[in-house]
Amino acid sequence: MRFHSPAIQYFHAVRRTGSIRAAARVLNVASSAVSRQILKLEQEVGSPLFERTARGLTLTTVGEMLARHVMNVLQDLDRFRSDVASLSGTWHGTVSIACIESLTESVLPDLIASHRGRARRVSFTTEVMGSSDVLEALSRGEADIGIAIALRHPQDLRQVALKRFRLGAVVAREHPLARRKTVTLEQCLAFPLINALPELSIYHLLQPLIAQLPETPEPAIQANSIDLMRELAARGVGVAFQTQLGIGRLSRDSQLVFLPLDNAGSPVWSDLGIYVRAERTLPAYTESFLQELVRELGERERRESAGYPQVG
Amino acid sequence: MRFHSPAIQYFHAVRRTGSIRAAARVLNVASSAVSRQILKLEQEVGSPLFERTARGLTLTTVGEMLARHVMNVLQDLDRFRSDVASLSGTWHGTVSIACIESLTESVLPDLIASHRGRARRVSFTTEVMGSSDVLEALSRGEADIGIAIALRHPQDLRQVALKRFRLGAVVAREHPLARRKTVTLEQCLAFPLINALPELSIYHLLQPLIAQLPETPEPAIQANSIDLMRELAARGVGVAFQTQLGIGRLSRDSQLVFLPLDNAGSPVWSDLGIYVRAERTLPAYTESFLQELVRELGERERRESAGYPQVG
DNA sequence: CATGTTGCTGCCGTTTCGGCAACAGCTATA
DNA sequence: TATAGCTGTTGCCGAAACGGCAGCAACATG
Repeated sequence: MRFHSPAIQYFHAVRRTGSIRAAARVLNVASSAVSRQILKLEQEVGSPLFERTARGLTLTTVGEMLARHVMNVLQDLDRFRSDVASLSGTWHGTVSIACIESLTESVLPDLIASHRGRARRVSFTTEVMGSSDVLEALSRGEADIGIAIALRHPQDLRQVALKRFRLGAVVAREHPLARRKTVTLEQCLAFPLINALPELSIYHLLQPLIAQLPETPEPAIQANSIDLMRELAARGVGVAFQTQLGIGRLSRDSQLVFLPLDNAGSPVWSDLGIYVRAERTLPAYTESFLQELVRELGERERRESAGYPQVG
Repeated sequence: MRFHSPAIQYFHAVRRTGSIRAAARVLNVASSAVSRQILKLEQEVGSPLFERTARGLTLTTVGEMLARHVMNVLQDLDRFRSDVASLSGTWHGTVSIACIESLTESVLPDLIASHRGRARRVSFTTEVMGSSDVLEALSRGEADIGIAIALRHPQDLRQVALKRFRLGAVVAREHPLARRKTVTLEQCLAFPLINALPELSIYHLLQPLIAQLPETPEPAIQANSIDLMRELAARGVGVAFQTQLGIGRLSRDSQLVFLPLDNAGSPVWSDLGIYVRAERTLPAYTESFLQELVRELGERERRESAGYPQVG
């Protein structure tokens, strides 16, 4: 099913690999063939699509416009294929997810496992990265669904849903703070802090609160891994900060306690956004998973707010 | 700038014309070439795209799916072209509008004239039809922007805006009713009625009110032309019914008087919807006109509600 | 300076495309 | 019932496009 001109596909491969020869390797054709198709394209558009540097090709402004068009075409072709396939009963394809780390502990594995229980022909590709990288991967067409801290997102993305979760302190069961219902940042200062590095969004959520303190606390540990911070907290090393999403299993085993942060009487929110390319209709199997994802996160948001009623 | 495989374009032409030979005439190629491309497409998809009848081709279910994809591709190609063109300063293209008759008297001519005053390289194609035909034309990709009475619209269309206008009686300046501020349907019954035929949406707006009357009035004149009904009213033949949108000029000349209908204390609304294909990003010049259209209709809605405060 | 990389370009065989003419199937008209 | 007109399809053949191979110059890296 390849009814689009080779130029389209070659262009797409060159854009992704950043080099004609690399694209040729991926496409299993001679590099000369790729080169010629690109030159032909540029002649038809009437303007160069790439800037040639010594070690590869970079998109020009016009090239980026064409890239957008080509991405729309190829993604819609995917959807068409899935539509035809679902007509004959077969539901198969790959859902590609880009998300931040906090989803990997419980939300995503639960969802994927249950989804694959029902639709075994649907496979998954998930890649963990920072929030801004999630948006970029989505824009570049490298993922179908993105989950990230809700930043201001570019126009070519659509925010499917926005769920808020309370940021809280995470401590071991035996920790002195563990018996509280909520906790303030000041109360945490009496203990060693396990802080996020600036590359994690948690850092930017806590930073304004820390700046308000009379003196800047010195963290015992700084890390860029939610996983690591959680495990450190479980071992009683100190107080870590994250949302309840990231500590599902250890919380069930009662090794960890989650204490919602109370900032001068009001909660500290971490907004989680679910994103999708705006100029796109998703294949049926992707749309189906997306719906479940939104529902599940909504469910967790609801459960959390029921368990910890708002302070302010 | 034709970097899509000929099969795509041939398929599109065949779908529109409903015949291979007719498509070949439009495309200026031999019919055999078109036939072969269609056969090749069907082989690649693995399923027939058309049903062959004695006098042409009709889309199958799979064919309709492909038609949707092809439409998305070609419309997005248009947008890409306009993006490239606008980069080099030139703004040109054609905005295709499908709308109901009530817009032709004042809204559309005013807007198009003013828009062309600023952007002379943008041309327009407007076609007047019934509300449901507007939606169909849009779905088939035969128009960019659709304006129709707001029915329940299919999923492949997006309602950009919804503006409500009061339905009212239209009478000549010398008419006995002309000095009133509002009017009820019963008050109109004393005079000859100029009614819309069922093919006009006004008919369906008035029908429920007429059904509530103790006895069904017999209209003096029935017509399917807003224009004709308005001109008849201007000549004092009777009472016509429409929104204020359709009587702009004659109202300015004070030949016609618009009396909002008062149905048991509440207004009778005519909802006007502005529609666009959902799976589509409009070219810049089209989007620009669309914005002006929405703004203008919003302005008229505002002016009207200021001039005739709600009754109920 | 040598080596490896980049994109580009003749040359040439293969594939695809498109035009012409003829064919079979159906419909409407005389 | 015969005929004329329409439909889509197919064999044949020339033209255009595509792709592979080998070699080129330009640049980066060691």
